[in-house]
Amino acid sequence: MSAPHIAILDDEPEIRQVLSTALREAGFETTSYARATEFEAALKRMTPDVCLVDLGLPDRDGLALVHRLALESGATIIIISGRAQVQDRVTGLELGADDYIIKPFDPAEVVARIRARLRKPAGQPEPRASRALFNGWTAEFDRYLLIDAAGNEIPFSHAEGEVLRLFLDSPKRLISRAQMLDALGGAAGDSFDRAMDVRISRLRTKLSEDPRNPRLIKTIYGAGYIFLGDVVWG
Amino acid sequence: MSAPHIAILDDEPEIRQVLSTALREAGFETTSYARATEFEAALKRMTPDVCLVDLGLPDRDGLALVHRLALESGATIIIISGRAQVQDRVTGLELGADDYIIKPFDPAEVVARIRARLRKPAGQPEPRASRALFNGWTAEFDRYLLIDAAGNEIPFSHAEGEVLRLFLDSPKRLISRAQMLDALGGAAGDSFDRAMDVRISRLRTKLSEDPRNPRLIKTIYGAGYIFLGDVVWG
DNA sequence: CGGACACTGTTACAATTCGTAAGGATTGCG
DNA sequence: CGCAATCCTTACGAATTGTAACAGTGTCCG
Repeated sequence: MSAPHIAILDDEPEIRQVLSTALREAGFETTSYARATEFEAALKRMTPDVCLVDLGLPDRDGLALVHRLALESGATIIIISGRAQVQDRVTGLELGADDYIIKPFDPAEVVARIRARLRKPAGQPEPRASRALFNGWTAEFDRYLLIDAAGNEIPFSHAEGEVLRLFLDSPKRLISRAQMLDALGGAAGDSFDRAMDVRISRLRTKLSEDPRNPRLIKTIYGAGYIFLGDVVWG
Repeated sequence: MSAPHIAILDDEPEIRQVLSTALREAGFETTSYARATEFEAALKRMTPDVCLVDLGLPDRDGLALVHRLALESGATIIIISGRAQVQDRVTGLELGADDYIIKPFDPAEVVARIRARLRKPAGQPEPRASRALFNGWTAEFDRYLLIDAAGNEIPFSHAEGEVLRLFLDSPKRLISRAQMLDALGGAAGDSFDRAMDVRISRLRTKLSEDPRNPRLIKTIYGAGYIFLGDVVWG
């Protein structure tokens, strides 16, 4: 098995022609079909790596075909369609298509998208452990816990964790208020500014900061905050 | 089912806002960055499952960043760009991007494309193992039994098993409430929300969790649940 | 057929979290 | 010093979540 095999399913001869030529030039093997029935018969004999399917087929509902393909075969499925509405694209993708290309298309892009698809198999997310050490403290983001030098466990909430994470990501660097606001998904408005203050306040309390003389989270008047502390991730 | 982590890199606050909101509603975790430098600092400690990258960044060449990302991280990379020329798209994809979305975009399509990307590789549902070990416990799904470190057998019901399985399938990942309702076939918003709580509550009791300080099933207020514990299937 | 029993959803109320408002404290500047 | 802008903190209420108690359903066995 050398060259990946691309199956083309489209009722317009011209399109089959264009795609087939471009793909062969790019080094793929191709076979094309004008009708779903033909295509399905062929599937019994071979399994293509990628199926390019036109939704506007005369002899069958394209979406249903895509759905069945997605369930039954392991092939990559790319829809090519004249229907350009967002809703069409979303349903196509949700029914199992891996990509959705709109007509009129450029063969070069089709090639590029197929290459991108074949390059990397879909990745399964790995569980990531994350903990940081700084100045006698340990922050365990998995467990939402702060652990002090004596080993006491102090829980922190999700909102507090977002702030803490931001600080630990860029220690000893000025973090502007604006930066903070969008890291926390909040719109820069009036009242959300105060919410930030409160989050920081609560975090300071948990870090047993002296309000008069904060050692870790320092306020830069009119500019933002800076997190002092030597952070080691591990 | 887990809560994949999506990193957003875009210099326009509005776009970060829109994407972040849409993705969180879809059950993903998100973090956003306005500058490449911020983003790169964050990458030192975490690996997102998907990176949404705007090419028009002020502080760095977006394409170079994409290329480096593609080489160094296993993450899925999706370019979001105002440059709509075919040539731009082809270059982006060839430099290692997995998808290329043109501005203006519809958030629903972005969600659909990310979902399509993260979908499991092979078509068939994996033959599930029927037993899992975690933190001194054994869960036997065939026999609907939990076995503790001392060997005591504690039966669990089908509904409890569904929840437990969900947790054991993605340990140390945030599982949003929406995902859970989805997996358990319940409509959100209604009183089924409470039913889920009850299932989890009962499961916690069987795992002899301290309500004040749960070690295994942790609640993230406003976000979902996370199962801590080192899971081995076998 | 009837009753004990387990399972599960529902309801009601307690506990937690988090944004908002309000007032006090701090900083910068003249 | 006085004043305005900025920031901190406390308190409160709305929303979210936990859990106990109850009710409906189905199953098993005599």
